[in-house]
Amino acid sequence: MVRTRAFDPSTALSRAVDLFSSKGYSETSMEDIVRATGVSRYGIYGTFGNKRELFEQALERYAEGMGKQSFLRLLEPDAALAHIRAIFDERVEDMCNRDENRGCLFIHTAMQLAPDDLETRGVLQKFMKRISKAFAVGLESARERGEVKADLDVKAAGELLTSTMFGLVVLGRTGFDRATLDGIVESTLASLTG
Amino acid sequence: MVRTRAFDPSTALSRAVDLFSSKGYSETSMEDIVRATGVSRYGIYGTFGNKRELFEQALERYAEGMGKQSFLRLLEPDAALAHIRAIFDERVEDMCNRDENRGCLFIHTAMQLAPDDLETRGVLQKFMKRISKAFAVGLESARERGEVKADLDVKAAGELLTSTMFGLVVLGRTGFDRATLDGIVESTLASLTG
DNA sequence: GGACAAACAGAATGAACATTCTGATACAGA
DNA sequence: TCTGTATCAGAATGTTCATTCTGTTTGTCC
Repeated sequence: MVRTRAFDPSTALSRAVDLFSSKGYSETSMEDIVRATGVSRYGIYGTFGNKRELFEQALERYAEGMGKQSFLRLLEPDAALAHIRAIFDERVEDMCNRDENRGCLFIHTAMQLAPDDLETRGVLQKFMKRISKAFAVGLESARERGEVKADLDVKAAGELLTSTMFGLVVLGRTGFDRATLDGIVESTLASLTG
Repeated sequence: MVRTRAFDPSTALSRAVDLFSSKGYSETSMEDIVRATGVSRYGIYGTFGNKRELFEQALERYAEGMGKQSFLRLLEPDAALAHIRAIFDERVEDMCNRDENRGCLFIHTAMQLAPDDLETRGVLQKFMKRISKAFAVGLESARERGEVKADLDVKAAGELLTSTMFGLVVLGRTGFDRATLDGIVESTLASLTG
């Protein structure tokens, strides 16, 4: 019975992810989201709750997308170093595609995190640790294949890669040119191979 | 003649720097600044202009402080690698001092930067390049002293250090423990010595 | 000591925002 | 085709914010 929903919650959430990851939580207004999704306030609030809850779902979705798009492949045993390189290259590509104005929801969230919001901090930490872990697994494959230094501490290196990846995004956002970003990727990979 | 100003603009600006660097531009209200400085709206607006202009001066001051406190020493020729380590250690220390809730005005600004605000982007890029350059100079001294790999590309490595430093702050903000952050610093330095 | 002008505290203003409300709409089921 | 109800667009509400205004205070110079 009754009227059917005129929008797809999943695609609406995707739009919200785009907005939040480009502008962060506080700079993104519900008005922005209504406009970008084409969904009425009623629909947004009814489906996602309030802004805060929508954000949490967006963060969840963002992490999921990042995993599927980039990090899952690190768990496969083949061509591990190439996969790591690909992840960094994609980030650089993203950053240089100026018209898309891509940001990073993790960095935005980390910076805007209220000191007392332990719950979101925990969620974010979980996602970042997952990234480090994926890097470490990839590095271990690469190590077994002789693609990186035999004595590489893959756990520590995974954390370093995570850190450098975020730094790369910060520099990209600041408008550093592609050559510089590519150079950082190159140095990073070089430090793994010794 | 007439009444004298009851506050010191320089210390007021310092407070503003603290607020902006911990919470970023948009999450910091003029009310916050009035409260934290103890200066009246009249004094703030009269001395610094509007919020935007105050922010620009805060960014300038932040960069200056960072240079004096951390990066100037890299231009001295002695003990270069130790200086680089000290800079990273101080960052880690800052991040782990939870009660201070220190952030990073550069990262906040990079992330919040409107895509069309080329002026602020330029300013920020200038500051970040200065950091890269300081690292490169320090690395060159270190190279001459045999503290790092003889074939190190100091320019590229300087940019990598800059990137990693920002990433370190992002992880610190997310609540990664000291051991992990120290590990990242260790790996970073290890990658320089080969 | 008195007068002036700049500095003060805080009220006033107008815009933006998150959230709720309202009256109109349109679709499933009879 | 008709009814009922969930959905819609956008108006209403109450809060927060940046900025300006106002009436008061105070330090300096004559």
